[in-house]
Amino acid sequence: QEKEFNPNSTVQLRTLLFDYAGLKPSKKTPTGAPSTDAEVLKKLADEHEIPKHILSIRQKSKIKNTYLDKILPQLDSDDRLRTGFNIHSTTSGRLSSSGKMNMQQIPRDNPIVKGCIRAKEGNKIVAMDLTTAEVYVAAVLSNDKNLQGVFKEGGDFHGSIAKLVFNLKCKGEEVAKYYPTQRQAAKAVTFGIMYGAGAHKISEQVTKDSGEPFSKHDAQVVIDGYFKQFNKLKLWIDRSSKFIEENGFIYSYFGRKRRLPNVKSDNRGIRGHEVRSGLNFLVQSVASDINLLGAIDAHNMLKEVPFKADIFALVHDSILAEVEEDAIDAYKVLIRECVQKDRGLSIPGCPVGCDFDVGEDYSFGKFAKEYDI
DNA sequence: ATGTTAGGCCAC
DNA sequence: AAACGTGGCCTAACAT
Ligand SMILES: [Mn+2]
Repeated sequence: QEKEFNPNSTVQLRTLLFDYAGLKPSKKTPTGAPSTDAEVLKKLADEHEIPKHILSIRQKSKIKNTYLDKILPQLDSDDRLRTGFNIHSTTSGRLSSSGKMNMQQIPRDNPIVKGCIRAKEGNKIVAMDLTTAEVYVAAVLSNDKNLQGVFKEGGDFHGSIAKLVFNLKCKGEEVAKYYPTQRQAAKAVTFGIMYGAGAHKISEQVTKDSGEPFSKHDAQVVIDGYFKQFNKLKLWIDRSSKFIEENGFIYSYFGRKRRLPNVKSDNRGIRGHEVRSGLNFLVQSVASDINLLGAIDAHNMLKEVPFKADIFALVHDSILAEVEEDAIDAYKVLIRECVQKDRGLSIPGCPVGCDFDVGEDYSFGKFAKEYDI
C-alpha cells in the first residue's frame, strides 16, 4: 500500500502478481524464479486486470525506447542514420548489426517504425527476400528428391508439405482453406527440424500459432509422417549428427568451419545442444552465404551499370536497397541473377526463389495507408 | 561511477 | 528443461 511500483521491474511485478494479487505462476525462468513473460501474462489476463496493462506498457516502451527515440538524436547532417554491420560476430557467418540501430531487428509488422526508413526523392526502397531459404538448402544438401519436388512444384510451400505428410485429398492451393491446422503443423515441423526441435516444442508452437490444443503425441505423429515422406532428409540429419558427434567440428558447403567441442561434454543436455548447433549451422550458414555472396556480386556489378542503386542493409536472407525509380526493373533483374547464380547448390532447373517489395518507405505503403491518408 | 547479470523481447 | 538455431538492445538489480 502506498508504495511506488515500477512496471518495468520484473522483481516488483513478481511480488505484485504472485504475492499480493494471489495469481499463480505457470512458468519459471532459468534461475528458478516465477516468470512474468508475455506468455504467462496472457494466461493471467482473464483473472486480473493488471497483466494486460503490463503487456501494453511493455509493447509500447519497447517500440519507443528501442526504435523511435533512437532515430532523431542520431541522424547525421543529411538526416540519415548510419549504423553498423559486423562480419565477424557470429558462429554461422551471418552478419550481425549493432550501434546506432540494429537494422536486423526492425519490427516486422510496425509501419510506424518501418515508415521512418524512406527513399530519397525519385527513388524507392526495394527489398529482396529469399523464399524459405534454409529449407531449400536442406533439400539440396540432403538430396531429398521429394522435398526438392515441393520446390519444383511451386505454389503454397507449407500447403504442399501438409498435403504430402497428411495425404490430403484436396489441391495443394486449397490446403490453407480446408486444413489450416494441418498446414500449421507441417510448417512448425519444417522450421522445427531446422532447429532440431522435439515433439514437445513443436506441439507448443502449433498450439500457440493455431490457437487450438495440439498434443505432443499429435506432434510426434506428424514428425514421423514427415520423415517417412522425406526419408533422405532424415538420413542426412542422422549422418551429419554422427559426423559432428565423432569429430567435434563441421564445415559448411562454402567452407566455413564450426567448432563444436562440447560434443564431448559429460552433460547430456550440453552435448545435445552442441549437435543441434552443428546441424543448424549447416543450413543457416549456407542460406546466409547465398544472400551475402549475391549481395557482394550485385554491389560490384552495380558499379558498372548506367543507373544508381545503393544496397544499404542485409537481413540474413534479404537485401535492402535504395533504387532510382526508372531503374527498379533493371535492379530486380540484376539482384535475381546474383542470388540465383548457381554456386553448386541448386535444385536442377529450380533456383532458390526470391520476391521483391517496392515502396516509398520500408513499410511499403502501410504507413501512408494507416496514418497519412 | 562503471561493469555484469537477469529477464524480457525484437529479428531471421 | 542445456529444451528450438543465430543474433542485439533495453531496464532493473546487483557487483565491483
Ligand atoms: Mn525469406
